[in-house]
Amino acid sequence: MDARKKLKRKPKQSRSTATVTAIVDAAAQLLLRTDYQSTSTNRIAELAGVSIGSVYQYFADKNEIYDAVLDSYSSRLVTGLRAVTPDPAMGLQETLEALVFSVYSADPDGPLLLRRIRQAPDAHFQEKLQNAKAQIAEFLRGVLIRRPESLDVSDLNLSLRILIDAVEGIFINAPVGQDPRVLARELARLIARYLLAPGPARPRTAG
Amino acid sequence: MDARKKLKRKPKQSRSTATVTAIVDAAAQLLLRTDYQSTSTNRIAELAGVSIGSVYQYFADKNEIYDAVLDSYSSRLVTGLRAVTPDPAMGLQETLEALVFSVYSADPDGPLLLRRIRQAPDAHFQEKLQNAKAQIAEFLRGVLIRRPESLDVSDLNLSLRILIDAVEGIFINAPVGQDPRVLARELARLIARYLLAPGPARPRTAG
Amino acid sequence: MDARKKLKRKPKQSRSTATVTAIVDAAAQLLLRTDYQSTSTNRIAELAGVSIGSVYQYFADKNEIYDAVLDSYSSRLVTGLRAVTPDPAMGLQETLEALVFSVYSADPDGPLLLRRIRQAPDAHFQEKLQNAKAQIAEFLRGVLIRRPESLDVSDLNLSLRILIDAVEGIFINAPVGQDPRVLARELARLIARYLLAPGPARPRTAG
Amino acid sequence: MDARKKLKRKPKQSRSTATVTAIVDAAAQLLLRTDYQSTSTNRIAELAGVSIGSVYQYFADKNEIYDAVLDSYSSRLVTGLRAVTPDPAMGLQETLEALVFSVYSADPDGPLLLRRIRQAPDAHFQEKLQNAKAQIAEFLRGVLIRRPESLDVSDLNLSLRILIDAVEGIFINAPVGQDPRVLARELARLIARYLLAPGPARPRTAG
DNA sequence: TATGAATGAGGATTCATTCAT
DNA sequence: AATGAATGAATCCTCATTCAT
Repeated sequence: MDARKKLKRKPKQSRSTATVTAIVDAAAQLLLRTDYQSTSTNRIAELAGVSIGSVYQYFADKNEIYDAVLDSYSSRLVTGLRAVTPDPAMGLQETLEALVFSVYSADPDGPLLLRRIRQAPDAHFQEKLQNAKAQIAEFLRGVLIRRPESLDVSDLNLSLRILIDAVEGIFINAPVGQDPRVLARELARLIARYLLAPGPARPRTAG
Repeated sequence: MDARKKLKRKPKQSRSTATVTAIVDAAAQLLLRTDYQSTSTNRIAELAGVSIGSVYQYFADKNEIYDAVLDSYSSRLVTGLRAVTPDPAMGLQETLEALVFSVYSADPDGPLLLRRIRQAPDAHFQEKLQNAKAQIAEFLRGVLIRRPESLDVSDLNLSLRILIDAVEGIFINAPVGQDPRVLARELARLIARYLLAPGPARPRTAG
Repeated sequence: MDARKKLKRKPKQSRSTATVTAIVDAAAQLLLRTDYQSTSTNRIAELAGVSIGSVYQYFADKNEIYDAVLDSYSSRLVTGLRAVTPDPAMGLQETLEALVFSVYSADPDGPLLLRRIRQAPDAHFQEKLQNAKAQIAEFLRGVLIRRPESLDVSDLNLSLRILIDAVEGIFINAPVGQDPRVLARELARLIARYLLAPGPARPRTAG
Repeated sequence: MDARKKLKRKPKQSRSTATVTAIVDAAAQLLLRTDYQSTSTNRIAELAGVSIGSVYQYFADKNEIYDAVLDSYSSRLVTGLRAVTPDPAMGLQETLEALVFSVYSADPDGPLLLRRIRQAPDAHFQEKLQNAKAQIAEFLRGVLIRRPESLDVSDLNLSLRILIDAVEGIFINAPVGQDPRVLARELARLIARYLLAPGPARPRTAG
């Protein structure tokens, strides 16, 4: 966003270095183990087995590290979603259940990671997060559009946002011991019922 | 429930009650204006027009200030909810809509405040937040139990938690300009559909 | 020492108030229980069951409280010493043993109290302490002068100071569980041997 | 024994060894010039010509700095003691005199330094000091065991402790102008007489 | 490119002391 | 005389960031 930031980040393309990966992983680890507040750049460097100087060779500032953590998680998540083979025989709720469950499978620590990342200073971060969620919304839209069921929504964009935010809230607050399957079922139900017209013509039961 | 609950030194003169209020308000103000990270105790004192020493006369540490902010908000919120006169003629969705809308009315900044409070270090805070939500869950349970509609849920506790978390997620992420009425309608729909058995005998239209 | 100090201390004579005693006792208590550093004027006031304002009604500043604590201890100590009836039949070592033991009896916590008082800022305090020790030195001189034994010292003042300092060092470092009687015996021996000419004409054994 | 022992981050470049030394020296200087209470970490950093951040790179907290100061002094002191060539022709008192004097030579400010270090909070410090004294006790035991004179003590450990504490007390309270030679002589006499059997066969004059 | 020593502004908190009531 | 709310300088310590090697 600032001209100087771009300057600093010389090896933009070489982001795939082992060093970079080590740093991002270390940041995620520390976030999970402690707190945003306790996760200092020096500690990240230490856990990554890299000097603090090297961290600043690849990241303009601390926020960029968390950007990368978020990017990393959200791409894993989207990949997970895309990997779900959409069985046409399945009902909407079953499909959604499979999708939600895939998010857990992609990274069981995801919800906690997300909660911790939200502790970061709002300023530049909120936007980043919204982008990530927009991606997921797009994916979900694609899934829904391909479904035979007719949706009972007046504004799909609004509904998608509502749903994504709702799911995020539920994920973030899910108790650690919670059975992912139960959660996936409830979430799928929440989503399916919100989207489908209730009433006689229920798509699920043919008669 | 009351902001004066767990104070280090209970204010015995009215002068000091004003001080406590000023501190809690200032903390909330700063949280809304900036960030958790930017909200230092010294800045809180400054905005409250009080010396930093006074802050620590009434609050054992920084966290306790935010506890009070949360307590203050959550009691305003619960009071708002309780003030909604439950018109028996209303359907469930309309009732829920009124309730959700009252939360906005209680404090339009509430959602943002909540988002910022969540930036606080997890350690002792997560529990506090869960308690506040448990209170709301109890209130909601009371409302539902009194309704004529039969609920289609296997585990009401689970459902309540799911719903509260969902609503929190939606609130926290609501864009600033968003029309509260639209939001309230969608939320009410989300909740009502999740809870009620979909099917021919829809409770809304007595057929 | 400062003109303003004297001014502040209006009720110089009323130092015998119950309030004053309570404050001094509380200070000593806290010193024993914790540290000089942890013993704040506010905590003293609290333990004394008195308002902080009252503390400053009787004491110009924190140091004066400790002065009073030291005065109180040292007068108890000297009183204890004076109370020892000097049995003329006793040898020097036995007499010294009784004296040293009386110091313990006067206040078993004395040594610890002294160690803690020594943590106070040097500036104005060192002098106070030297005065207290000079008093004890004078007392000891009186005892020695009345003894039949001839002392083998070149400079009695120097020797007295050496001894008092030595005893202080031993007291201050005495482990908590230490048997006072053993300590008294060793100290008496240390003092007696230091003062008396060693050699054939030992006063203790007549033949 | 070495000041670099328990450091937070071991200095790997010579630059940083200098930093550590500067910090420890500055701390000792300030302790001597003022007080424990006036010796803040920021002032130490300033006098050391180093940033406060650097102080905390090498020392986990304020206490560790004083640990290092004490270590540094006590190792200088023990080195000084060991350097005293034990002339077999000397009597016990002369030997002790030489030893005591060497302590002064090792660092004439030692006694004052010790007094100031004792102002530190008790908690973790008392132990440290006892360890240092135990070391000196061991050294003294070694010296005594090699002497021809037979000692008149029932419990050598107790006697050693008594003596070390006595000497500490005397050192700590020695007036600044005091002639070290006089002091050394008196101390040697105190120790020698306490340890040796008084009686006809005085070791000093062979007769 | 990598290192890690150094920086110093800023943060949370304490505490002796004052003064209006 | 007593109270206790209020003060604010000062303290210890952290951490993102820089830069000489």
